Amino acid sequence: MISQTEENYLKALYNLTYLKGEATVNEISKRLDIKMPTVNSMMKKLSEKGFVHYESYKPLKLTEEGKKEAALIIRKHRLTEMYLVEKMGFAWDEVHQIAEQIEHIHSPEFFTKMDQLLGYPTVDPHGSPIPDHNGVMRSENYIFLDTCKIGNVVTLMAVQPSSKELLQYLNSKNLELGTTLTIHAIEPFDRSITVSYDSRSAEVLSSKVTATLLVRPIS
Amino acid sequence: MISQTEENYLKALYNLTYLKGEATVNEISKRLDIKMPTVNSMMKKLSEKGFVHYESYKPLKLTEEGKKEAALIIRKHRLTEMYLVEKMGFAWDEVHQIAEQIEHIHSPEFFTKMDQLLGYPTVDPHGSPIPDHNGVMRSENYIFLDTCKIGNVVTLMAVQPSSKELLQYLNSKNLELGTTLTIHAIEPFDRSITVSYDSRSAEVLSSKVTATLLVRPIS
DNA sequence: TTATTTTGTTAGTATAATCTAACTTGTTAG
DNA sequence: CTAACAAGTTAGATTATACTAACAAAATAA
Ligand SMILES: [Mn+2]
Ligand SMILES: [Mn+2]
Ligand SMILES: [Mn+2]
Ligand SMILES: [Mn+2]
Repeated sequence: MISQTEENYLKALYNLTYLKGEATVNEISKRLDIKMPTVNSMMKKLSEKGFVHYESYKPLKLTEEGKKEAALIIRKHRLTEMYLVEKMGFAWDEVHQIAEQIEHIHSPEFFTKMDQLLGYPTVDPHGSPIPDHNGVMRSENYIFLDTCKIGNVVTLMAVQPSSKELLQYLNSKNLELGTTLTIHAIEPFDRSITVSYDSRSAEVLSSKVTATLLVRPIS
Repeated sequence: MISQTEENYLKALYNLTYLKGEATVNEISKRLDIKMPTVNSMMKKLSEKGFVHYESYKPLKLTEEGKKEAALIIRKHRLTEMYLVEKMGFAWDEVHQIAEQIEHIHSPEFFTKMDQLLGYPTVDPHGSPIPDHNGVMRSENYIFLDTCKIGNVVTLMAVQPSSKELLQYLNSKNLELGTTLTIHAIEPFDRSITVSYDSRSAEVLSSKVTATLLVRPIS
């Protein structure tokens, strides 16, 4: 049996290692706001259980089993977020904390039912992919908005990371997934960009924002 | 803050005290399958927190605060069961274990939304009343089927207690809430009764079953 | 009413998950 | 290349929740 606490560590490690393939005790410590010695002993325990490759003073990695386990928790998290938005009428900035709890519910039937009712969605309300029931996560080749050039026309596909504050900021700008943006200017000093979309002709987005927006270039 | 574990003790105590007003360490121990010394120390802790009246060797009672706290957990449990049946398509015998977990989710918005979507229901799928948001539970004056007389015509209003096995037995007999039953015979030897309902003319129900069925006499 | 059984309590132990303090190892800035 | 700093580890303490063994009180039977 795997505890709620252990599940949260696995998920943190999965997310931290998603790009680089490894993570450190210190990073998990900061992510979960738990002191390093606690993280250290938990990593040893998860290593005992076969979910983590642990060697003293070396970076941490998930085993294949650990990856699958973590992906299945993330699956439950993202299915829940999608269900809350699509079926219960929550806004995309209201669902993360609830999903953070419901992801730990032990009931395959419950999540299977959600999946069915949603019509087997592949992304969550923030555009992140939902792993399949084997823990396999499809990766799309979207690019961050801050890597685009003047004149590019792009569609907003995902927000990552999607903090509540960022999502509320996007709400205030009427920027949602699927919106098509045209890039008119890039300020060299602070890398802020000027875009147009819908009926908005000249919105300025800071690099703090553009570094979180994943887009797909059109043509 | 009140832990998931503490919530389960409060709920057990509430249900055990519902009729008699008090319960014993031994009863809680059996109900939760937790040894008596553990229950004993938890009762002292809950007493410290103001939820339980504890005195050595005396029966246990909930304080007013404890009653309200417990009723609000039961509210979450029953709202969840109703939601699972009405909005997600689960059967009445599939929802208890899931609700047992979801009742511990901390999110007023989540349960408020459920309540809204359900249209503010007053009973759960097994006919038990759903406490209001102040923890007040309306009590209906239904009677158990095993107290009825020959010739009585009654409507099935609730099943209590509603074990999975019992619910499945009722499914197999096509007996559901709202069904109207006519009592034709009562066997003095084992108190089993013969009833008719819908197109079934002579179904025999044992006293084990009739002792769990709450009915409202017609006329 | 005494003896037996059941119930309740105390004491001591165990495991999970957290912390702080102190020490070790690794990394980085002069 | 060393000195300082950052990161990782070990040791020991703490809290929550459980257990068993032993004892005390209450209820029940003889
Ligand atoms: Mn989320
Ligand atoms: Mn979580
Ligand atoms: Mn239930
Ligand atoms: Mn529960």
